[in-house]
Amino acid sequence: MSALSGDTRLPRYQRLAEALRQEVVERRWKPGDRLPSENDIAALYGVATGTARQALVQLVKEGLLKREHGRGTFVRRPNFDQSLFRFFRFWAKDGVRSVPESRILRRVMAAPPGHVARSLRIEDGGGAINMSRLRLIDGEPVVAEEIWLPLDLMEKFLDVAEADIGPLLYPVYDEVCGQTVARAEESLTVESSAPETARLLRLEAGAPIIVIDRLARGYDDTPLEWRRSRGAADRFHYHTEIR
Amino acid sequence: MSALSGDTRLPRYQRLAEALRQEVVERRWKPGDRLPSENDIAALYGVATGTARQALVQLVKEGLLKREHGRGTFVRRPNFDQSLFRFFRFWAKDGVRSVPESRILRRVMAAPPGHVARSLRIEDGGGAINMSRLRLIDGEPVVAEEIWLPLDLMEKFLDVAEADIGPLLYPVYDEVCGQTVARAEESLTVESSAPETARLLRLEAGAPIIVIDRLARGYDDTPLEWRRSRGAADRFHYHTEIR
DNA sequence: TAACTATACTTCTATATAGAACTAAAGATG
DNA sequence: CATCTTTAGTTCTATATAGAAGTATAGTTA
Repeated sequence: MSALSGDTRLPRYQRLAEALRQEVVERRWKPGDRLPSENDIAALYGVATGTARQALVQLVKEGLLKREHGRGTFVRRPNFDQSLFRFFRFWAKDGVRSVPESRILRRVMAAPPGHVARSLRIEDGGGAINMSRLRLIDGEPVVAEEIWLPLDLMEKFLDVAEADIGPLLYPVYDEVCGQTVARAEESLTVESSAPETARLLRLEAGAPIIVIDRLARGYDDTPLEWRRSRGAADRFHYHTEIR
Repeated sequence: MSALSGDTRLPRYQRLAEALRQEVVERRWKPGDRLPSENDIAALYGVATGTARQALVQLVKEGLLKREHGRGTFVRRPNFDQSLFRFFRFWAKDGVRSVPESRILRRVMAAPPGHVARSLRIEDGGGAINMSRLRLIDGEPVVAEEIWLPLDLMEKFLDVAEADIGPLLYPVYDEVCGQTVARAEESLTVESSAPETARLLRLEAGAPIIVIDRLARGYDDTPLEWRRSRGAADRFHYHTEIR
């Protein structure tokens, strides 16, 4: 019977939603876990079943939870590390969209440039981890990535053996550092490739490239990763529905 | 007491939602109109108020309706003609994002090319309206558009005086042709500008440009407009949130 | 063993009811 | 006339209850 706190005069189902959100943020409920049933939650927090239901439905809409008829309610396992590739018409020769391989070129501690420090909310003098990756499909380089992580939250990432880092980084952040990437903002522009990038991607210098800046955040909006990806513009393709 | 039809064994609230959707599709309820209250709808269709509510909420989620506390439920007035410009960092010199002016260069009946005919579901030998527009901000050309409309649905558009066509086309389609654009799919790529496009946009020939193909559809998915827009890539900027 | 059955869980659908919160307009008051 | 009050409409919140429908497992039967 944990009474609902946050006692502003918000509707009860919203305060309940906030309480449940906190359970996930503070990792008492982890991705993949099953929550108590809606009846149990209602009893636990002292509200009617319908009210508990309304809170749960809202959190599903936010993408935090997932419900399955007859099975239960689960903490959603975020999964959009590879979603970068929705911007590109890259797929393997057999036509299947697979996760591309990746080759880590550099992984060091470093002082972040100003705009990265601001995005990641790193204090003056605070450290960061800097990484450079090349992603390949069928051995062909398609995207070059520059990645920055806040040192205080992600320090343990430096201890992971390179062999243990697969093409997907977010599961590693989750397991090693206890930080779950829940959402991200992305920003796309077109530029001319600098000589170094052109060499990495095997393009002519000055060829147009798509630059994607991404800021990944945790459940409570803490910035967890800043990433800049570059790929050949002639392979760029984005499809969306608007209403 | 219009009984719910579509008698598959779908849940009642979904069949009700479908019935209400039809009211909008068949223009008995027009954009801006207020619907009967949730109690009245429940009585009309012979369901409980909560069930009517559930149907209405779903249609709000789909973007078809809009509800206002204490005022009523309304058919949403779609409004994304200018949304093209979310892809570009174009705004007037005063910093305000305004709707750009537009200059119609051509408006004629013509036979559509194959891929357009397929997109618009135009039968062999079926006609189309072809239009070419240039859009400007502060007198500067920023986007060139090539537009195709299916003749059978949009014939009356040819009769509209050019002076009566503002920068926004969709309200004209709605008022003159009785066709409401409810949603659209867009597809973005990067290309090198052809000489003619470069001249229109005052770029060097071969400069990279963003090409946006859009297919606009009505409430019942009927294709209403095919549009290809071209703008300078160095002004391109797209921002999105993913989860 | 293999296939069916019963059972105990879960979420989902549907109903009914009561009052709060908000909006708009008609009516009363100064 | 201007301002406040009442009133009738709307959606929104919250509760309670009953049963349908889906899932997983333990138990039974052939």
